[in-house]
Amino acid sequence: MKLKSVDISKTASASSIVFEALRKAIIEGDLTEGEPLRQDEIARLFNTSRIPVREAISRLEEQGLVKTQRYKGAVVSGLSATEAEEIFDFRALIEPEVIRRAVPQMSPETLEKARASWAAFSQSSDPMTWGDLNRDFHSTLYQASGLQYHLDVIDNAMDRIDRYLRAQLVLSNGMERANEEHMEIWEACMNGNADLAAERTRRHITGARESLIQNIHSLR
Amino acid sequence: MKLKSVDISKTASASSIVFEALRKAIIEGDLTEGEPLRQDEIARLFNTSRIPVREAISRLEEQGLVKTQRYKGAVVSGLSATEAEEIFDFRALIEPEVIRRAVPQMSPETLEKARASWAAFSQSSDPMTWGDLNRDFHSTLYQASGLQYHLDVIDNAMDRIDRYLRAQLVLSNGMERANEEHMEIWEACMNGNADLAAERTRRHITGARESLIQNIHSLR
DNA sequence: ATATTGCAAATTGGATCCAATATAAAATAG
DNA sequence: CTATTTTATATTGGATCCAATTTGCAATAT
Repeated sequence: MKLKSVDISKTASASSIVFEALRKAIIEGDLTEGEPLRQDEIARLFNTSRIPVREAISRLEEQGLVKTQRYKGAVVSGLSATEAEEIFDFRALIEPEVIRRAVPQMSPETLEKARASWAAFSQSSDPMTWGDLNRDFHSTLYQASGLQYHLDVIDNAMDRIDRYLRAQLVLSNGMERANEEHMEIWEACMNGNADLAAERTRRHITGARESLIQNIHSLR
Repeated sequence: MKLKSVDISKTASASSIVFEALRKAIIEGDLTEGEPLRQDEIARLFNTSRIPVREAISRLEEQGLVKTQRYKGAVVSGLSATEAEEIFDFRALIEPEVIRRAVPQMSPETLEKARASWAAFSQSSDPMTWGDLNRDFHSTLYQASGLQYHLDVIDNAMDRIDRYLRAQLVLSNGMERANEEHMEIWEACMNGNADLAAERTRRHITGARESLIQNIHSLR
C-alpha cells in the first residue's frame, strides 16, 4: 500500500526558528544597529532555553548580521557608508553576470512569476512589503540561471543592505524609479536580450548605490 | 606609570577553537566528503562537552562546509563537478576586479610580502603547504584593495574548493604552471598595470577551472 | 566632590542531564 | 527462510545547572 507522503520533518528545530526570526527582524530593521541580543530575553520570547538561541546567534554572526564579544554578548551589526557602497559594488559585479546567464533559460512561467512580483510591487502601497517584492522580482529572474552558489552569495549581500534599501525606496522618488527600471529589465528578459538585461541590472544597482550615497545622511 | 599591554583576551572560546580545527581539517581534506561528524567523538577529542561542538558545526553549516539533517547529524559536504565549476566562474568574476582595485594601493611592503609567499611557494617541496602559500600570495595582493566584504566572500569560495585546488597542484604540471602565472601576476602589480594584473588573474583562474574539468575523473 | 576600590547583580560559556528520533539487531509471523 | 515487527542502542536536540566574566553601584579614601 502506498500512502501520500506527508513531510513531517518540516517541523524545524528550535534553533532554526529562532535564527529565521532574528534574521528577518534584523534585515527588516525591527532590530536596529547596535541593539544587544540578550540570550535570556530571546529564549523567553520563543519559549526555549538559551541553547538554541546561542546556536542561532552564532549562525547570524557567521552571516555577518551580528557581532559578538566574549562574555559581552551580541549586537546587531551596522554598515558604514563605505561598507554599504562596497556591497553595492559587489552586487553590480555579480548580478549582471547572473542575469545574463539566466536569460537564455527563462521559461514563460519564470517570466510570468517575475511579472507578478513586479505588478504587486508597483501597486502595493505598503512600504513594509516593498522590500520583499523587490527581492522576489530579482531573485525569480536570477533563479533561472541555476547558479546556486551565486544565488546564495547574492542573498547574503542583500541581507546586509536590506534595511538601507527599504529606506531608499521610501525616500524621494525611489519607488517610481525602481518600478520603471524593473519594467525595463523585465522587458529585456522577455525579448531574450541577455546583454541588455545585464546592463540594465547593472545600472539599476549603481543607480541605487548613488542614491544611497546622496541620502546617507538622512539614513543615519 | 605605563605598562606594556598584553592581550589576555586572545584566549578563544572552546567553540571557536573547535570551529577552526574542523574548518582546517575539512578544507585540507583530512575530513573527506561524506564523513560524518559525531558530536560526542569530537567533544572527547577537544576535552569539551557537545555544546561548543554543536555551535561549531552550525557555523560550518552556515559556511556550506557541512550539511546536517535533523537527528541524523552532520557530514562533510562535497562538491559536484558543476558546483566546483560554478565557484571557479564566481572567482573569475570577482578576483580580477579586486586585484584591479588593489594595484593602485599596493605598498612596497605588500609587494615584498607577496613576493616572499611566491618564493616560498615555488621552492617548497611539501604539497601540504602549497595550498596555504598559494592562498597567502593571492590574499596578500587582494588585501591592498581594502575591500573587506569582497575578501570575506573570496575566502569562503576558496574554502569550498581548497581541497580540489590542492589536488590540482599535485597533479600533472599544476605546480610549475601556477608558479609561472604567479610571477606574471606579481610583475603586473609591480609595474602598476592594474588591467594586466586583472586579466592575468582571470586567466589564472579560468585555467585552473579547465584543468580541474580535465582531471575531474581522477579527483573523485 | 572626585577618583578608586570592592561588591553584587546580570550575562555569557560550558557541563551535565533528559527527551526525541534514528539505526541496528533481535524476535516473530508467514 | 524471508519479511515484518519489536526491542535495544546510538545519536542528536534541548533544558537545567554551574562557572567565568563583565558591569553597574555603593563604599571608601584623598
